[in-house]
Amino acid sequence: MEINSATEAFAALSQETRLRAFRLLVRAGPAGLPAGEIARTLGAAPSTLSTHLGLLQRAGLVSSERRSRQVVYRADFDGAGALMRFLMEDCCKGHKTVRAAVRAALGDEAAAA
Amino acid sequence: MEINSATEAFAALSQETRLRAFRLLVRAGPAGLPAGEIARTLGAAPSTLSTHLGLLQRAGLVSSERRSRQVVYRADFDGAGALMRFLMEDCCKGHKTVRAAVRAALGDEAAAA
DNA sequence: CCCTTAATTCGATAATTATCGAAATATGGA
DNA sequence: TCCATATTTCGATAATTATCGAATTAAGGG
Repeated sequence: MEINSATEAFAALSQETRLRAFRLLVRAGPAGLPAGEIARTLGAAPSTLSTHLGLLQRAGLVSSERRSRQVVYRADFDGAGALMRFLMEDCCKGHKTVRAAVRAALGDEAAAA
Repeated sequence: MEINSATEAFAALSQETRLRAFRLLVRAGPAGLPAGEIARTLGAAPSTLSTHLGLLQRAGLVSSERRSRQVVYRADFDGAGALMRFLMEDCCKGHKTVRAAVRAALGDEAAAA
């Protein structure tokens, strides 16, 4: 991942409504959620959410698929993984504190390694 | 880490000059770098960099200490770790793709676990 | 004390972003 | 075909952000 993709992804997550939308989609898993439901859940206008989801998509963090009349959005875990990896490798690799925090988040089996 | 700290940290890394400054400080390690040298390296006005560094600091990603006439900035690895952890736990935990990407970034000894 | 160096704060301006209603597009059903 | 539903695109406006020069604050040395 190069620096421009990284800033784009960080920008996508730098706004509360968008970060909430992304987390909602992560929790929804592979089934995803239709655009309208996300807008209703977050209490914003459909057009506003559409703009936000478009930005998340261009940043590679979500994908969309039309399903009849609805457009279903899903978290893009490859994209999210690439961003995590960028942060680790380009920013924090080799630094004990960060490695420990990440191992803790991964779970104990990784922490034991 | 709560959502507002997270958006603040993502916003701090969402701008190319700031992301470059942060990476520079990560590479510089615990010795850090004086503000002026960062500005010179990145080719921006001192006042511009000062604004950016202040924002990174408020976001908890760098710290600063006056050393005689210079102000030395350092990457805040606790802050960076907290952000990594937020991404993992609140956004991606339990998703194979992301876990694999992160293990790869941690290194093979963790990947084997 | 004055001078030099280093950095920050201030003030102005340009550029970008967030928001939403209205209009347009897409889909499926009567 | 006409209508209802779901979403996006457009256009306008408000708010935020990026940039930098000028002025200010801080520190050290003569």
